[in-house]
Amino acid sequence: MSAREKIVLAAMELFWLKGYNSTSIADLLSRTQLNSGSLYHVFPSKQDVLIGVLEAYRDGIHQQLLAPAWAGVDDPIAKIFALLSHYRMLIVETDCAYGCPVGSLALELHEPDPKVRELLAANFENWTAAIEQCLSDAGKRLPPETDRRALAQFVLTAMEGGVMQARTHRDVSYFDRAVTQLRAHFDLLENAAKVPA
Amino acid sequence: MSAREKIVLAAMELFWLKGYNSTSIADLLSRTQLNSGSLYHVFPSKQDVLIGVLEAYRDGIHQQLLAPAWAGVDDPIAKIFALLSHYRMLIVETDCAYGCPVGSLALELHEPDPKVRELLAANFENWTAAIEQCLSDAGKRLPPETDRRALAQFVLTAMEGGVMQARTHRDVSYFDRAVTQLRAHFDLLENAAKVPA
DNA sequence: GCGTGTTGTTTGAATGTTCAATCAATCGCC
DNA sequence: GGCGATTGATTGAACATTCAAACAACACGC
Repeated sequence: MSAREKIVLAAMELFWLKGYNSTSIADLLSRTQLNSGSLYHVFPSKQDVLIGVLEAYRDGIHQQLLAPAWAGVDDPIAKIFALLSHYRMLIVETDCAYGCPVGSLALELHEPDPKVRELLAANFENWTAAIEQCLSDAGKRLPPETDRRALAQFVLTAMEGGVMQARTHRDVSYFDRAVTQLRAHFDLLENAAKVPA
Repeated sequence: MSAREKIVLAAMELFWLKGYNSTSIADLLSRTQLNSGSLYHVFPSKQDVLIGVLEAYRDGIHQQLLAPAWAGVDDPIAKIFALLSHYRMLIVETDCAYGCPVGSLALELHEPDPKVRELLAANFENWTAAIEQCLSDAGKRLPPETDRRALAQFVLTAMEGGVMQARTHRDVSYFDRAVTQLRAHFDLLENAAKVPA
């Protein structure tokens, strides 16, 4: 494994655990067993490590996130809730300390470099694009006038908001209630599609 | 104005603008024109400043947030969307750099002191309690089986998720779409209440 | 009115630590 | 022998926090 890969892997974990600002270069060095010079040979600055991490998330969304979450799930709407239930698993596994790695960074970085902000946005964009594809695949099960892009973004909204509250209260039921509400919304939409006005 | 008030006021603004970790004691001192000894006389540590800020948000939610947002609005469901439109104003006023002060802190602080986490949770609790009251006041306009607590939390979810995306994309339309989706959900609920199954 | 003690507040330089980043020297491979 | 990669001690700035000293306001006895 290259030094670059080592650093990105370690940084993914540490930024997620402690946040960007609270992760020191020294943390990365001790985790990777590298020396500072090696790190700075690969990444000119700490921010470039962050960029590497965000690129890795962006490029790995299908393999690292969606594929595991969607294993054995075919139904497009079921896929949406399978993804949410994948996040639920992450929340439970971390004793409700889970934070979405992208969402947390998006709120922690208050004056992000344009490049960083673009990558945060690209990550959100990829996520919602995947959901939007599911909604397209759902075809006529949703009312024809449904704004599928807006609805996909709403799924992300519910996930991020649910994760934030579950984490703050250290109680997964806050996430569950967000999913239940979203489910109710989808049920109402599917019903409306069956019985057109 | 007491030193304590000065510090809390300055910290509210700086934590909101730059985040907790990126706000230094020196920042607070230069903003308040105090000396470090005075600050540490009032607050034993930086974290105690944070606690003071969170208490101020908790105690000021009605006067500082809800009263302005709800001026001239009586209808309980309209109040919910008036509050969201108040946030929209904040987003626009800050050129889409707005972050919910509580939500941002909730995601920035990765291993918060129990006291801090309790206060973050209390802030969310107060916010949703206010929405839940609106939902109760809406009475039979919502289906009788509606879980009003869960729905109130969902409103917070939509707000936080919408703010996060609007900020990340620097585009208020992401917030607008979240609100539109929530509105659609409420419309479906109100319709379902009119024509019971 | 006047000294004296008391209590709470303010001053700001100093402390020790942590941090991101540097760089001259060295290594190891082709 | 040349060149990219690696070493790790070092730098200087930024950081939260401390503290002895100074100050202000008031109370008390005389």
